Amino acid sequence: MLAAVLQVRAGSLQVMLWERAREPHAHRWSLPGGGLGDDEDVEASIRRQLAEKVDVRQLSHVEQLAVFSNPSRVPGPRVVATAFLGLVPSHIDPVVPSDTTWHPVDALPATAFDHEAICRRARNRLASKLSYTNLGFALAPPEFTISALRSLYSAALGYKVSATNLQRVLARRGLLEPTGGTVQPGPSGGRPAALFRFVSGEMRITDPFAVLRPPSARSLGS
Amino acid sequence: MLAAVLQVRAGSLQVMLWERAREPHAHRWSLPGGGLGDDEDVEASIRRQLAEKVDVRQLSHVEQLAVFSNPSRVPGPRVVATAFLGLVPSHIDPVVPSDTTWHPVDALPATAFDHEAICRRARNRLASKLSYTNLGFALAPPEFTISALRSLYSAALGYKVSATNLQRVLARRGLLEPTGGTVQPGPSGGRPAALFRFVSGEMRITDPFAVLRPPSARSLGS
DNA sequence: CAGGTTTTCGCCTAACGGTCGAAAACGTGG
DNA sequence: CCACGTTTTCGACCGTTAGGCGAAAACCTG
Repeated sequence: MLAAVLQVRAGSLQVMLWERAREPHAHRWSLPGGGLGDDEDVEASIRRQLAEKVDVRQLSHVEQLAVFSNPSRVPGPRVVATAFLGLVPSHIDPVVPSDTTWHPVDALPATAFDHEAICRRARNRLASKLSYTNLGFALAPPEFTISALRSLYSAALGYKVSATNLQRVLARRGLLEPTGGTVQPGPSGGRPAALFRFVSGEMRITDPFAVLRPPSARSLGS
Repeated sequence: MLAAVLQVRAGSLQVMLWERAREPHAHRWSLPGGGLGDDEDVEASIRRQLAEKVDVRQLSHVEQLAVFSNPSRVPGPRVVATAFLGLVPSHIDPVVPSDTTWHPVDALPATAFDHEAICRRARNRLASKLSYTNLGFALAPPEFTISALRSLYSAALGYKVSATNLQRVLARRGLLEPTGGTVQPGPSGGRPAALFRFVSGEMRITDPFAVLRPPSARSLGS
């Protein structure tokens, strides 16, 4: 029962880690987690574990990642870990304990056990799902400009995306909705940016894919 | 530790189930599986469990599916199950024990516990991955005609796919390779079909997707 | 009001999938 | 041996989508 909680902070994708005070692996950084209770399923359990670190109501998305079960992944008796991916929208800054801070997933400190591999897996899963689902809503604030969304996607994916194309792709899938509002331009001027929101907070796969689609499932656009 | 082993048999996607002899859920059909040993990881374990039912060397693909952990998923003390998806190519007919037979995933008999949900999940995972990976190699024999491949995909996906389109999509991705051989036409005549193979037996994601692709990652075709 | 900045929008192009139909290559029956 | 049916193969066309570019819009400052 482990979770890699990711958030885009200061322009980079970061993961929440806490510093171990005791052996084994003292002073190394590890993912939050804990044991499974008798009357809860794994998702309820990981939410309970995470509650010790953050306000779980701030988690915009939680999903299973994979089971890590190498017998030597931790010293001593074997521990099977069910790893989760958690996401926090970029507009909130959760209050975390003093032993816990955020670290860029592409520049991790010395991590405990196999937690670096789990972080990598979480990052890869997020990057994949950003491309073929509307998971972006879990990284973004309720309202945002296209530029801000572009920054989020770029940070999470690790490469620049075009604002023009991002807007069109999301809009064509019916995921984006203008709120009507705009934001004031910065001190250097520029046209005021329009505000958008994701149409529904619910996780949705964007119509599997163009590939080998069932014959009649076409033109489902609004 | 459970596995839904799927194979296309007689034109439909089927799953390997064994009939429980004892309570609980006697005479209901369940997925093969068993407990995790102390010195093995979950994948080694599921392969060991499956070895009691089939020759594991006939498994062309094994991957983690999800963890099922509802406290009431089985009567008595709670059991956390790590579910796997296994695939067997269509050209082999594994020898299975007398209590074990294949059942179409779309017409399952009375199943034990939550195994029906696990079968559904396995079917969905397979259908998804057929569209954006080369997982087809795990369902197909070493050599095959386009018609045969079309039948496999249609059975696994649950709808007809076009032979022309299937061939072009796979070829454009560099996954398909002609062997040079042909098969004799049937008693009703027809042009002899050319034989193909998948270029590499290794699992490969077909170049994420058109969506939000990194700028320079284009035109990677052979 | 000129010049710089940022966003927005339309246009063009390339690539891909869906579909259709013609052509190829075989068998059978007259 | 030739007409016909059958099955596979291949090319062509079309609509959709993503990538890229640049002009226009809308704001700022000096």
